[in-house]
Amino acid sequence: MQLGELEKLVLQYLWSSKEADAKHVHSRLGKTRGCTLNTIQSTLERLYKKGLLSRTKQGHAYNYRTKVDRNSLIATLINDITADFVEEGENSLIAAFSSTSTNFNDTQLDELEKLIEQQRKLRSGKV
Amino acid sequence: MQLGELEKLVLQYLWSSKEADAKHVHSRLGKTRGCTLNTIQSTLERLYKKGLLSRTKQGHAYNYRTKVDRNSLIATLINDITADFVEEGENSLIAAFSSTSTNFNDTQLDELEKLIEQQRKLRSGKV
DNA sequence: AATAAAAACCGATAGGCAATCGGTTTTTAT
DNA sequence: ATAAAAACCGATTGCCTATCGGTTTTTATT
Repeated sequence: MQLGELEKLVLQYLWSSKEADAKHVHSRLGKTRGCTLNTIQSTLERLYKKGLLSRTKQGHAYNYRTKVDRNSLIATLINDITADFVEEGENSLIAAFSSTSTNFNDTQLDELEKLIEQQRKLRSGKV
Repeated sequence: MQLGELEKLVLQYLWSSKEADAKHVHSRLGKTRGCTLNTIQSTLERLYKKGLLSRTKQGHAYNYRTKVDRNSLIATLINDITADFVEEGENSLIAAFSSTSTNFNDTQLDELEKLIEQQRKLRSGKV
């Protein structure tokens, strides 16, 4: 999946506001960006078609909210972008981690270990 | 950075063969794909302009080789794609790890811990 | 040096997608 | 019934990959 600049902005806005209609999004993003309400509408529509937003009619306007949280989207994007490079059974996160160009600070390393612990628990619970 | 399908194939080929000219790449990829030598040349040129390949004249043909290894490229792509979503000081890998949609098997978790250990050693050595 | 072969180089086209917006239709509220 | 609001439709622009034909440059051969 490919995301444009405006689409990313809209997503970020929706993560922060939980729910909004085109008008709201426009008053927050469109005006500073200098684009019309229509442009915002198209963008919301595109994100909706991509399955990233859900919507319900509220009065006569759609109310949009995100269907995926930020971290899940990041994970999805990473998967998409690296799918062609990783082998079956390989994980691109590990591949990326292995690269020396990625550097972590102590806090982040601690955090990662905690996450690994969580994963282990999840896994043992599943079996 | 955005990579097309053929570009990815070419990169993978070059990772496996270390060095090749357009003719070689074409005989490996172009023929099965049904595209001409020219198409392969353009693709190599594009990758070169993107800084992913280096080249030297060998006789009257260019010899291309990859400038980045696979894991570094994966790391770069991940950074590019997630840059707009992660805060300053945050790391998109950790964000992706946090996502429940990412699942690892035991081997991978072990591998990750080893990598974390390595990182810690690197870091302590640096200071 | 002349020529043929090989490869680079240039330019053009097609296709896909995000961004943009004007105009038309539909919906809703007064 | 009518006006306002919003959705919907369709067109355009711009960017990028993929594709390839044709031209120029380079190299090797005679």
